[in-house]
Amino acid sequence: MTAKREFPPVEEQIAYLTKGAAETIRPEELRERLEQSAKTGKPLRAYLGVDPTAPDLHLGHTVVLRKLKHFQDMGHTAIFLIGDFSAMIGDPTGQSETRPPLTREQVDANAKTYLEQVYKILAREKTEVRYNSEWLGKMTAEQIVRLCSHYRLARMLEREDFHTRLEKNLPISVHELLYPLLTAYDAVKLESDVELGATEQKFNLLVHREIQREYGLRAQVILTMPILVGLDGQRKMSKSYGNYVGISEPPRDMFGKLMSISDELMWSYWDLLTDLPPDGVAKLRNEVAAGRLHPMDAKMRLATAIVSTFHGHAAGEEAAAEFQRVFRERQTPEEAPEWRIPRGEPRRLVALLVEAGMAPSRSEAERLIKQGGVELDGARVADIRQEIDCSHPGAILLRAGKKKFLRVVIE
RNA sequence: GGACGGGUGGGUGAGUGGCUAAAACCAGCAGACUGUAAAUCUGCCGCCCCUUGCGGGCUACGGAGGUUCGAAUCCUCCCCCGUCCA
Repeated sequence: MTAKREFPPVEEQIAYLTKGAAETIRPEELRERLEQSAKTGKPLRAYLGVDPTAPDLHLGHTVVLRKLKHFQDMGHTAIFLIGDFSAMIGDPTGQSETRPPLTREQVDANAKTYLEQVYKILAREKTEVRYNSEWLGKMTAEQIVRLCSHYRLARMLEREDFHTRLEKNLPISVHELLYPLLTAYDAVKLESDVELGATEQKFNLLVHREIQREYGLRAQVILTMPILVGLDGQRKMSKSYGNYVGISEPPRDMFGKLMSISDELMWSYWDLLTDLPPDGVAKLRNEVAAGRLHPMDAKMRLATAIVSTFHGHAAGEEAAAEFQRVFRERQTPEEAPEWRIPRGEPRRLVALLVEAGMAPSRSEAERLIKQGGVELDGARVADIRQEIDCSHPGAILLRAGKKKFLRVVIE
């Protein structure tokens, strides 16, 4: 680290920074800013604002985080803005209905766990973390009114989610209109050069630009990233759709989930969730298309790469090997979560499945057995009254469905 | 404030007194086929119990009461959403 900041050539930066991006608004402004920073040695201020609405991040959130990291990689300042205030309003984007505002307590708790997870991608020591309650929480009614005066209702209602809600006679609460304006104030306070966001945030991001101008600032550059499609290959990755991979999930689960995506979807995951450059992805794709590489092997590499990001290289390799053993060679898993039960009377399998969390209810557990989805030490269970002999110490490998294994240990 | 329309299972959405745990579709789950892919096919898909049977019980159609042998369906009050008018 020399005293005066040196940046890679502008062209190289642009290629890297816009890799995988959906849209740059506007490209020439980005170039200007980069050229200027190269001249002055002053890094750009790039920020990403995230509302801590849920305690856990999933892969979908990492797409845009990774982009922020790219700015970091290029020597610019990465600002991670925690929308602890705006989370209490709730972003109306993509919402078909008003969300109940989060409480201060929920937001604080979420914000805390967020950061730890974020640092799996961003370099902790180089990241500037801010909270928007810092300024939004101190705004006076007068300031809010003034802010609102800079935007027109008709413009606000142009956005698709409001528009469709109006058409469908669904409710829109007034406070939802405030969301883009208040977050625009973040951009004003941060005096940012670049703001990142998902494509679905485009409306909000554009409002941010306009408001910056209203406050006499130069409008920031906007870089939008595509929405990551969830495991189902249909809808965006989201916890509420259950089609997500959490970044804190164990390597094995993560790997298994990633292997279950469709071949087609794999390519966008390569683009958005790995650091492999575009030409590298194109090469892989050609190999598969030419039949020189089995799609499944390409997917194995993908899963290994992603697991490695969050759990380290060794864990990635290990998860791959385990997958190979259990599903391709149909061997028993090396290790499965354990469930200990005391010695004693025989236990009903149905009850055990529920207690161990392998099935949500007894009815569900019975169904699972009836449909042939349960195995004990590799033997399919046919009788829903199946009991487990608990008179001697020992261990049984229980399998429920394709993916769930449990080592039942009788003590 | 007034007039009108609407609130059904995870979602969309039928159903206007019994045959309705509630059509259909989607999602989900399991099995078959595979590469734990997609597509396809089959079955399941509120909860609980057992003597496992086309068995029994409980809960469910915004909420609370009521009418009826019987209500998601009729009545009353309340809550919520929207439209139009002011």
